[in-house]
Amino acid sequence: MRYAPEHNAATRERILEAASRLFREHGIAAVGLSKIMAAAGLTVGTFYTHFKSKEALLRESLCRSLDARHEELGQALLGADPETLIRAYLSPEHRDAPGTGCPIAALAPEVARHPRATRHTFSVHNAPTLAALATWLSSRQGKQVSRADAAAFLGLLAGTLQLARATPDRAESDAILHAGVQAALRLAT
Amino acid sequence: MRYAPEHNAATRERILEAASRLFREHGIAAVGLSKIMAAAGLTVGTFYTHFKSKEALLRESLCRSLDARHEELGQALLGADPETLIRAYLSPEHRDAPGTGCPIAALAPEVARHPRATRHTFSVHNAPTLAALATWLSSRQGKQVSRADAAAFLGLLAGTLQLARATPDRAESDAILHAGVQAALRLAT
DNA sequence: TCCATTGCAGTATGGTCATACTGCAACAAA
DNA sequence: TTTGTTGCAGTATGACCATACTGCAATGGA
Repeated sequence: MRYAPEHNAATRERILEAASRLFREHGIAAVGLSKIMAAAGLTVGTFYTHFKSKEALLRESLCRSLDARHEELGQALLGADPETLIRAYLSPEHRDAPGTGCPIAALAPEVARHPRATRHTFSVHNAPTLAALATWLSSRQGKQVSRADAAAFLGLLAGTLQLARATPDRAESDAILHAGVQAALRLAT
Repeated sequence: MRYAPEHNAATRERILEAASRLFREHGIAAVGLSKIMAAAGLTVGTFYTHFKSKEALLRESLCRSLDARHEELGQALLGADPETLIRAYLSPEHRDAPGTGCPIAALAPEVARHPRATRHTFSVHNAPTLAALATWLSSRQGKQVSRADAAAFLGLLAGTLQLARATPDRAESDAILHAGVQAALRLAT
């Protein structure tokens, strides 16, 4: 090995960083490898020394963004008021920053159309979030809450955020976010 | 006018039919005009005698599928048990047939990235569904329910369906659908 | 029957796509 | 300082993209 191992790893990291942002911003099919590599400060030619294919990049990119969001969520659930989490998820800031936001709200329908291996990666790396959410809901409701119930709760958050993003009128979009918060709080108790 | 007006309209209809199905099945960016025209039994060359652009086709296609779904929903809400509607929406059949299913669950995040005019069309043609849903929720809850509240309810349905579609394990996916039904019923009362 | 109209096919264009291959140059070990 | 490894750039490929233009042939009114 002639290059320091960090060089390779750092470049890989840059590509993943750019990809996970661009995928969430513009969609998976709408972003080409050239745009991703350019955003990482490289050219297309270099791509295949780091990843096997675009699909492999997508899988690793999903791991990254799902794990990162789980990290944030874990801290918010253990720390202060978890209601803050709901309000942060359904906030205008999150709505207006899909590139750094929830990968489910940005990519779920598109991931659903990808090969089984990709969906499996998605499912596995979303499971910890569902588990943490289920634990939190259980303690709040005083009864056992399954991972599937947590998925429905997450579905409410993601679906409402999507509708708010698709609504062009800002006031109406804000109202949808607010209504989503109320619905989530009702569902959580 | 030399051709019967039905000829033109019928061809247009065939294109719209094919487009609204293919968009929902594979996503907007993933489907090209050639595939749509081939599915309509025509060639690409004919496209621009019927539509100004792919974006215009998308807008009309959204009108079609949103209006069609509103029609179905209206009948279900007025007719028998509206709970049937929730169960039908979150059913394995709907999950496995995105091409003829809810356009929101299939396309919401992608529509959110399209030009304002497209989002406006989406919003306008989704409004009747929200209004009908709000009326139904109001009568069920005995208090005034806003259109934004209805949007949150629809967000729960769509988001949960998306998660079920993205989950590769069938048993887990079925469980998510079932949990979604429970959550929707709780939210509706 | 003839003709003006027009839906449609065929084809062209310039661009971008994912993927692949070929050298160069930067680098760490010797 | 030499050397062999390897990350990276440049470029090629064939396919597909949205859009546009050019004729032909089917058509219904005259």
